[in-house]
Amino acid sequence: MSSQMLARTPSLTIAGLARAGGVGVETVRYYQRRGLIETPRRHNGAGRGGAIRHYGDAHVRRLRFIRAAQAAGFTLEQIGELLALDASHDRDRDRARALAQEQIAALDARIAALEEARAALHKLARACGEGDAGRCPILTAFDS
Amino acid sequence: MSSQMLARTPSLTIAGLARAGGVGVETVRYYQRRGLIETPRRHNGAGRGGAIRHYGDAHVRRLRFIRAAQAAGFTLEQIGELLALDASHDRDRDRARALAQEQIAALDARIAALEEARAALHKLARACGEGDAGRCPILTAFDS
DNA sequence: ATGGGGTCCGTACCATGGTACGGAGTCAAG
DNA sequence: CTTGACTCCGTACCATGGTACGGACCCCAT
Repeated sequence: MSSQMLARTPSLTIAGLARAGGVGVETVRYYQRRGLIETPRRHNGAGRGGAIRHYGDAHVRRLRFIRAAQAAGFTLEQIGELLALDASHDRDRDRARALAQEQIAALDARIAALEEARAALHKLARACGEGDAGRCPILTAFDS
Repeated sequence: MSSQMLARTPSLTIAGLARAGGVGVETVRYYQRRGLIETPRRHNGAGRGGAIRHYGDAHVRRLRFIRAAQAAGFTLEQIGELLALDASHDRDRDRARALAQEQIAALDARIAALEEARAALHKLARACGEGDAGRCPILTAFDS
């Protein structure tokens, strides 16, 4: 056997997992409560009962996915569904595809709204920064 | 006097204001509680005490501003500051400008993040929708 | 073997942005 | 002058996504 096969998964403690995911320990626990991250069983490997739970690469990947999906605008509930889909090789690809496309449409709408707002703010900043006479009209800044 | 001068402000009831702003009555009240919309004094115009409050164009404009600013990513607290700035002709234009530019930067970051996410989702949707062999790898969808 | 830091777990609390409820008052139409 | 819709106001509740606390336990170094 090569050392590669023996190289077991890093075995992080919860703080390590949290660090790897860029979140706090309490957030990891929260995700566990929500069922987004599995709570690993204590490894009673050799008779001795280890009371502390250990986490590996799979957990890190999962945690990072959660954060990225959140940034993409998914709610934790939707993320739960995505994770379930990923797990089930039931081949519910259609559902996955539908979710993705739904979210793309939502993102497009949000992006458009934000860009509109950005333009309005830009106009406002110019008005308020420049002349001494311009009225810097905050209330009407978003009037198209 | 022209009829234009007599044309008084519409005088909406709270439900009308809410409708004009596309929100619910309870939301208007909530904004009042937060100090974002003024609670008009009852118009005891001619001795008779009107117990019901009336709202005009100014309130509608304010309400619409709040919604638009929210869409631009401002929190209600920030919106409160914007409204205060607008009210004070103390000429705190610099502050207004700074807030706007801060928010523009925040928006740029958010827009960039959302576009990145959008691209990832697009890739995912294609992978999950097409071939029969492609793995439709949800968990790694956001791995750059 | 003892101390200190980390873990475990339940439960409580927080911020944001609302939404709902209930009782009393008001107002216009019939 | 009653009825029914709306208003007023206080207070309570909700969903989301965490964050904090406290007591018990564990584990490793000194």
